[in-house]
Amino acid sequence: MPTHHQGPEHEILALDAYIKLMRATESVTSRVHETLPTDLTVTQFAVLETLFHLGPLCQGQLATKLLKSTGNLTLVVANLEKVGLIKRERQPHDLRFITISLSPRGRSFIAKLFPKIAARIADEFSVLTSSEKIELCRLAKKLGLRATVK
Amino acid sequence: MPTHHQGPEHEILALDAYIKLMRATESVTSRVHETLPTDLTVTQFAVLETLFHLGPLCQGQLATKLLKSTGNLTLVVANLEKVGLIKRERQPHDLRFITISLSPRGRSFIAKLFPKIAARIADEFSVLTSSEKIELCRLAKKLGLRATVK
DNA sequence: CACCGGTCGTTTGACATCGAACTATCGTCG
DNA sequence: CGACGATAGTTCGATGTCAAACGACCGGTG
Repeated sequence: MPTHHQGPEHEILALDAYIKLMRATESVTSRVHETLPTDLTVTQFAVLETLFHLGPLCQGQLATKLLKSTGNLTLVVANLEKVGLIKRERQPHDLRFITISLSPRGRSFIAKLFPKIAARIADEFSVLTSSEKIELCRLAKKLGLRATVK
Repeated sequence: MPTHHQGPEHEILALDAYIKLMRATESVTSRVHETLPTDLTVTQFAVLETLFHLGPLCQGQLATKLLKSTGNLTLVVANLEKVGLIKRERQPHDLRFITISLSPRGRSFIAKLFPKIAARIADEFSVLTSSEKIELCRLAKKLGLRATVK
């Protein structure tokens, strides 16, 4: 019964939750961003971090993982390549694909940086208890899945 | 005691929560964006909506409310003025300030649009029960406040 | 009245971001 | 083998975004 009949109070509740959700995300992200080296953007970090934890990927996969457009990734990856943190290699067996991987410098760079960022995030979330974090995971997951369906 | 000793499991929990939080926010926002007229951006909508619910404001206040830079607002507001949805007026008593207000067209535009967006958001959040929405508000608020403090 | 620090908005340069048009490549089907 | 549809990446144009430098204006102080 709760989710079928959509009274106005449900709508207000949803709006309120959405606003607070966005604020929380933006606040945390902006504070995490302060911890990044000044010349590294959030998306660039996300690319490095993804490659670090998942290994080499092609641009399309990277775009999907990060919920960005392929056109966007082209630019971000180009900028990272310019400063020598990653390298691009065409797949010999299918020239359409380009595999992105960390350069040695990129690997050691992100290996050093990641723990700092993780600690920062943990600090941000330290206002929540463990069970609150778990509950937040559960709720966010439900919302995220909802969107993935379609 | 729970928040002082930061074991690695706390860190993993926080990272997990952060990722899911961002995904949820991005997913919902991107789906809400689909509902907007194609020529209206999220920030432009946010500006109109804020003016609609709070009345005329100067750019600095608007920037603060929306957590954006003033330079950013200059552009967004200029674009909205170009299409005639808002108007800018210098304050006679202090020429540094510029008051932004909805034009008649802007007012009726947002008055028609807002209910649609609100319904869409409510629909996105309908995967959560009322008590889950309330809990999400509580948790997000704690995170947001944490960030506002400093 | 003239300077001066502080406040508001604009400009600038670099990057992000999207969608849509475009290029190159692949697989397949006739 | 050759045309065609699908797929990966790039390019383009418009907008957003920030930080930092800048210009205009205010209020006070000497």
